[in-house]
Amino acid sequence: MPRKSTKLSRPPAGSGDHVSAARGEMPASNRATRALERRAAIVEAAMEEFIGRGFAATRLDDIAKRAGVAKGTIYLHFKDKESMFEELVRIVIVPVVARLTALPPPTGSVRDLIEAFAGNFLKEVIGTRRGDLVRLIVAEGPRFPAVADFYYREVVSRGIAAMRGLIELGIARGEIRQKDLARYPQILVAPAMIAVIWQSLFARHAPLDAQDMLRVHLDLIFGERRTT
Amino acid sequence: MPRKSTKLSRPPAGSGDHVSAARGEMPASNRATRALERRAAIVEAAMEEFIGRGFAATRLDDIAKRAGVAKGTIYLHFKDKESMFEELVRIVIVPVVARLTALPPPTGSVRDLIEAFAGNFLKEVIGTRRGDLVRLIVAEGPRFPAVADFYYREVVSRGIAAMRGLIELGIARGEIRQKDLARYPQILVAPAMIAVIWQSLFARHAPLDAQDMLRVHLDLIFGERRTT
DNA sequence: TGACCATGACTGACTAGTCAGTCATAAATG
DNA sequence: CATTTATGACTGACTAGTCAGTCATGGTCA
Repeated sequence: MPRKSTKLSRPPAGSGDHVSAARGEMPASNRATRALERRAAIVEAAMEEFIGRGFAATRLDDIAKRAGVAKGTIYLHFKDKESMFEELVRIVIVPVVARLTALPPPTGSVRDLIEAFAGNFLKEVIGTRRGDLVRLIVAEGPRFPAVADFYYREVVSRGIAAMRGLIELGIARGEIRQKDLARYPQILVAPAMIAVIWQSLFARHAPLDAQDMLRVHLDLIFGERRTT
Repeated sequence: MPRKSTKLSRPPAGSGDHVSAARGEMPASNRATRALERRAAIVEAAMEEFIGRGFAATRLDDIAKRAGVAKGTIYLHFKDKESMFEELVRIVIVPVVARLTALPPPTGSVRDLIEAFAGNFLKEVIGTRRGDLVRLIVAEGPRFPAVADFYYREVVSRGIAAMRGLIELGIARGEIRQKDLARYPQILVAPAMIAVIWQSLFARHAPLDAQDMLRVHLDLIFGERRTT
């Protein structure tokens, strides 16, 4: 069979990756700025469409329309649909990782650290467009090894490592009993991930109080807290 | 003429649906039997293709080819691509739910019960084709409200209810300390779900010993076990 | 039993439509 | 005005769904 698109080629070297700064209106500006604005608009629109319909079912015409741009313009910024998708994931994920990685200085207890982390995650990801992106990655990952690899490398493995560090610290300080937990940091983050997926799929059936759930989960790991 | 049935086309004789599909061999059989075999072959093939490429990217020609059947034959069994997908989910999910629901008689401790449950889940779902189906539902759910509804109704809400029952029993018997856990049975199943997704996405990067992880998680909830 | 149809399951070439990607042309810019 | 950037009509590849025709199957009858 002439199976042609099985390629999934590498990103074309030449594409920049900043996601513009000024997301507002203001028609007037110099060329470079306007180009950046357009690029940002395309990224925004593509994100929306890909999340809403998945990769294969998304039409570039729709992205163009939503971005207020002609279809040809998209090809001034991205090589093709596939690499647009892959870049999109990078563009959106990278800043989030950066922000979540910027841990608050390790002042309080390990529980406080993790709680701060969970708070950020709650605010930045769960129930947001970015949460939907995570679902999208889960959905399309197998068909986009490049995306799955990137996500594993940049997000998952780092996240797991960071969590393992915190768990070991917690064990060392006596805050965490279960020593085996350090072997499976996945257990620590599992409810957060489930919350992301739940909100994305079942929010309409049965909304989930993610914040409260995460608190209960931390109580499970650290022991109940006397007060709030 | 395509079959007339409204929503659910049923196999002529209402028997169970085995997924055997002896491909190509054994021409002998009566008509009805062969039809059933073909239907099963189509379901099997469709499952494989949908899991591998997602709904939108799957070609009916490929399903037909894999099933060893002409494209037109598919339309003798299913109304169209969409309802084929929706039926597929039902066909595959229902027997699994049935089997998992058939709990072993409540003999031992709550921990034993849950461990048995987890063992089943491990064997029946994690790392299997059915696990991939779960990922597929997560992927396509938002675009198939009928599928998401069905899955929530038949699998999620039941599962949550069952787990809540077990947790409350565990609390009543003093096996589980954390009373709040009953409010979020999701916490109990989260690692299992994560394991499903992990195996589906990251097995090649970092295989996960799901069984061991679940054990550690149960230790967290029930307290460490003295021996195996 | 063996010959002979009637049935309908099955086929696959075909239609009508979709959509990624192109490129000649137009607009904006400096 | 020369050059860069944007446009959207267009093309070619691809695919869901159709349907006229085929022929194995199972029933009927001498």
